[in-house]
Amino acid sequence: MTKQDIQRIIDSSIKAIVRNRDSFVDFPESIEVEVPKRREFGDFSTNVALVIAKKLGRKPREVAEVLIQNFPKEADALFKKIEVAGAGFINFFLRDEVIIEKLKEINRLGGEFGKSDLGRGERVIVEFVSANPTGYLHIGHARNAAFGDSLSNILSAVGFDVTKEFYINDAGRQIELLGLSVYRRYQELFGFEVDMPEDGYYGDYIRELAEEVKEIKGDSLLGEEESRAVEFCKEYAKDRLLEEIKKDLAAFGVVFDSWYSEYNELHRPLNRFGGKSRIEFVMDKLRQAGAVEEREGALWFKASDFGDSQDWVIIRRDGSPTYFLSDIAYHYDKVERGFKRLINVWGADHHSHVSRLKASFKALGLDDSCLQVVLIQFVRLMSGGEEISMSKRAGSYVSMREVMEEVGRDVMRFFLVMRSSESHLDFDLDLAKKESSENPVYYIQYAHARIGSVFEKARERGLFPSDKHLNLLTLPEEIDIIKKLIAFPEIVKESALSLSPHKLAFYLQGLASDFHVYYNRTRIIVEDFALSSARLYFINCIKTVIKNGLGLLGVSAPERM
RNA sequence: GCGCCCAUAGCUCAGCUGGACAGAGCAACGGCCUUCUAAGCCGUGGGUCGGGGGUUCGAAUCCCUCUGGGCGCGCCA
Repeated sequence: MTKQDIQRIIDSSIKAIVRNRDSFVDFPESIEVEVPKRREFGDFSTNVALVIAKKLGRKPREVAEVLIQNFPKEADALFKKIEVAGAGFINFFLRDEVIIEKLKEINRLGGEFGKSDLGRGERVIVEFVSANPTGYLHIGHARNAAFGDSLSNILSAVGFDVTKEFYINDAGRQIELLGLSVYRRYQELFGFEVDMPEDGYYGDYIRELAEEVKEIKGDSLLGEEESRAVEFCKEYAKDRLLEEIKKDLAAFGVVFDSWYSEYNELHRPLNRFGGKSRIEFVMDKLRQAGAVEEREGALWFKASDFGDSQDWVIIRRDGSPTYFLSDIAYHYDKVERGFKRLINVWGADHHSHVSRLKASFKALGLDDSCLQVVLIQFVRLMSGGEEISMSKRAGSYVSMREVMEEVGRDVMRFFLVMRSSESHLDFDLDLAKKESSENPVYYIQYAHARIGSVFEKARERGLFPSDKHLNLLTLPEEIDIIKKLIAFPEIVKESALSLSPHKLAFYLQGLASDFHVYYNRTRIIVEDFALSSARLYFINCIKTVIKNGLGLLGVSAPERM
């Protein structure tokens, strides 16, 4: 019996009643049923009476009374009480037996509990991280990774067919600058005085890469034509950095289904386009659509014709395509590959790219509503109440790897998804390092481990969980917690639909808290054999939900701490 | 100047597809370990939901405006 089931019953009953008496009333398509915040308002609540009272010309409370009096008899099996409250809300109170019965379902489903078929197998591509292979990942990338991966898990759990993809910007100016920066440092190693490129990369890792190039090539690059030498440095540095990026992500528990190379997929000539590259192919389509225009020697996409605030250059005066054109081609390809929903996880600094990319969808005759962009706000690393400042270009930043080594993967992943993506996030290093209740991750994991430990004790005494005497679970806390457990699939769905993993994080904190309170107040293992078995069965369900929930966030659920 | 995001308890943040006295964690203060892990629990104090208008039976939630922050407005990505 999920919220939907309840909703259906309430919905159809109320509609039947209203249709009988006032068939002329223009009735809302669906009755809103919600779970009230406050316990005394019941397990479910609806505001129908308030909504239709005006149309009927009667007072909301009167309408509510009539509805209740005419509620079908079969509802008796489900509800112990249905009442009018407040301005005219109708509150429904479930029977305890109905609630307790649900434990069996949780137990039966185990690791599957929480899953649903909401997505009906629809193909979704979640593109995230997509960091340029021009440096190491930092805490911002880590937030993007934690978010994208958790969201992907959640979408899979609710029945979407999810592909996780990393788009590699391995073409273009930034990569060129990377190659040049490494080459200059390489020259430096041989005692040459060099000018670093103005927009180049200055981190220590550039020097390290130059050292590696020296080990491989000796001084032979010095004799080469510069463009060839830079080309070598570029390829080498890019591949090495990508390797490091993959290593960091793997250590973070993030595994991509697909690594999409801008160069290979978009810039290289492909047979299926008659020897044209995908970029050229899409370029032609834009031209055919009359969406481009030559101005000042460059080629512009007329985004302002398609809802954006301005036009954008897609082919520079020197004939090279901009990043934006690659992006158009890339997203066109996503649609061509058959994805029905495109979710992009971007840094908030890219927000202006949303409207121009949507404009390109329109120009290409695609439905832009399939594209959802989540903008992730910035992370501030805090230590001792001070912000640790970072600059990627200058190379002065704390890497994702360093933070992970310091606080561990579980803490880092949880911290990075426990806030709404649109909120700036202060990552408190001091708190993250604490192994105590102040740290929400340990708090939740501890609840799980505690249950594991109770089971160990129970086994020693020959006690095992059983569903034979669940009717002995009569404490109000027990009923309340079971209700919360039942709501878990609903929470997962909400997190999926609103693209908000943090909702799951909050839910788990609440559940862990409820358990700790219960644990402190109630002994699981008691003299009464039957009661013990019922309570063991009950807390095992809590354990299942915590484990499933943490799993979706990429956080482990240890048996022992 | 234009566009987007944000503003809720001392701090960090939920709540914002409108609903029934505004929540959590941390910090502060006072308690609880011979009994299943005290990485825990109990209690206390703490808020003009940035200001002002509007829509509504009802606004932290929607609209307008002002103020204060962040980001963007490249032939960089």
